[in-house]
Amino acid sequence: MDKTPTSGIKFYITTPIYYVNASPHIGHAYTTIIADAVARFKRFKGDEVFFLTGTDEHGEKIKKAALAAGKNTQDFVDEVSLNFSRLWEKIGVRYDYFIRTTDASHRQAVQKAIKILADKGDIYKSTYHSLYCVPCEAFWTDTQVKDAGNLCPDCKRPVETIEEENYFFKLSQYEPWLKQYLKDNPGFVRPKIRHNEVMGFLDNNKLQDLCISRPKTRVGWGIDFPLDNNYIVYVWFDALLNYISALGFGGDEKKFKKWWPADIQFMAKDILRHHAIFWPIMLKALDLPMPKAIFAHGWWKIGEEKISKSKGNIVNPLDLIKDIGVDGMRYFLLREVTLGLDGNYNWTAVVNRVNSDLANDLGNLVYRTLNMAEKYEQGKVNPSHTGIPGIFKEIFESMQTKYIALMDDYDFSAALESIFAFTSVMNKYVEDTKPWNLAKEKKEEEIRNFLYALLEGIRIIAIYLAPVIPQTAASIMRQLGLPETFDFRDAVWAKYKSYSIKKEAPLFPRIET
RNA sequence: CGCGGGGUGGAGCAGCCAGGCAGCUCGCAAGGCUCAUAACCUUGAGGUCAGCCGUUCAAAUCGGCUCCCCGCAACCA
Repeated sequence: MDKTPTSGIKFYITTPIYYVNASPHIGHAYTTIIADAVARFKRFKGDEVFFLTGTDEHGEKIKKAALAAGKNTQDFVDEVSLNFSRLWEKIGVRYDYFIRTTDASHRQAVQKAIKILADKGDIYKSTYHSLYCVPCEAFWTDTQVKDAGNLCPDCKRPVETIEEENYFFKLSQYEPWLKQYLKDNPGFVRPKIRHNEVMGFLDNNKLQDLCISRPKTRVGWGIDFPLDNNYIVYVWFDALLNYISALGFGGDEKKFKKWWPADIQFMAKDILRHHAIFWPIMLKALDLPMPKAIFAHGWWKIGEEKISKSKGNIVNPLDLIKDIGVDGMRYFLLREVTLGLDGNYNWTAVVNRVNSDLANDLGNLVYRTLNMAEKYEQGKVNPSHTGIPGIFKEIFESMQTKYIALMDDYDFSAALESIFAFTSVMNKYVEDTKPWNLAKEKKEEEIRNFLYALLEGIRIIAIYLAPVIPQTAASIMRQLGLPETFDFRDAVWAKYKSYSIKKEAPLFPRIET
């Protein structure tokens, strides 16, 4: 499927690494599918793409989750990490590298980064005071505890103040730089509302230095802190560095230089601050260039509520694909909501979207066209005229220009809408042309030209749909009797002058409820 | 005045940054067609764009105030 790159452009794209204390849900799938669709889109343009995803495997919570599962910690993280990578295989996610924070190369990169910062004088030791819930092994802020009635917000038991020696990273020192950088680069944090949010936060708060160590006596699962054997590295500090350790930072400098900085880093809005504040400052302190952009997308709410393990309103992607298929899920997630905003997930919306767009508009168009090609022309379509029909012209051209621009801007929903506007015109073309009458009148040539125009239109939308629904695109190509290998250079009218089709079952059966 | 998001036909949303015919999907009503997955095509009904005030030739869009809903409030990932 891979072609020789033609654009000469390199594109590095990341998802966050997912925390392995539980199995993946629809939110994880969402972020990863977004990144996969962008990666595929860029590959079809001819860019050389490096798409990174992976798992975040350190911290006391992981150790506890392993204990609860009655497993050795390493076995447990191996298992859960596999749940993620297997899910990605299953839903058509084609990443280039899967990083695990328990990898030796990652550990070395993190330790190297800390040494660099320490040598610069950006790390110091100090005493850390905080409210701590012993049963939960969790820290809480004053406000959190106060809002919970002076109890642990989680378990509602009394908290105690603890005091311990720790290592701190001089985050505060870089605050003026970060403010200026964000001001000068308003497109760095996307979408714009998130940029505004970060700016507002920085205007209203003073950054405190970040505590980046944890004593081994309390947290026993993490990367050894290179400056002091009694500590491990705080898990967020460890985790963020995956974006560069995966490229060989601190090891394979050639590979690292080739790919860094990232072109786009996706994440959900709940981890915006880590990526918009900690991460740029860490890079700045390491003298590394900033990613070109970070993009915080919204949440899927189930009904009106946030997805939450304690509420038990988790949607398992594996269950969903059983009902609507891999491409049904990918399409729904990317089409239903404008990227960046929150979405409401409910079964009615899923069925509606899949039935009306994929089964009725697209699937039925393909099926009826192939059926007519078989019925009227025995599957062989040799037209006398390969020009684009007048009724197609305007919408076809508008689709081509809009689609590329919208996809480049990560507006999947509008990009898909522009494709479906064309399928709608093709359905109308069938009604207008009335091939069943032409058949009765034995106007063979007109039928062939009519069928050719539809097949050519279908071929081109399959190419454009491929980043989002790759299996469907491949199936369409197969049914058109064409190779399943293609890129955007093939999306020109009349590339093929005739068709010999191989009809299969409808692409998307209607979901009956 | 802690910060941010949202309130647009029955449902879910886009449009707002860069003011200029209120748009999309579903649903509903009527009609058409028969190649097709009860699909597809056409037409129609349905909105004081949360409210008030202001700027403007012109406001869903800009500014101010009010009400309601939802998140966040950083060493818990």
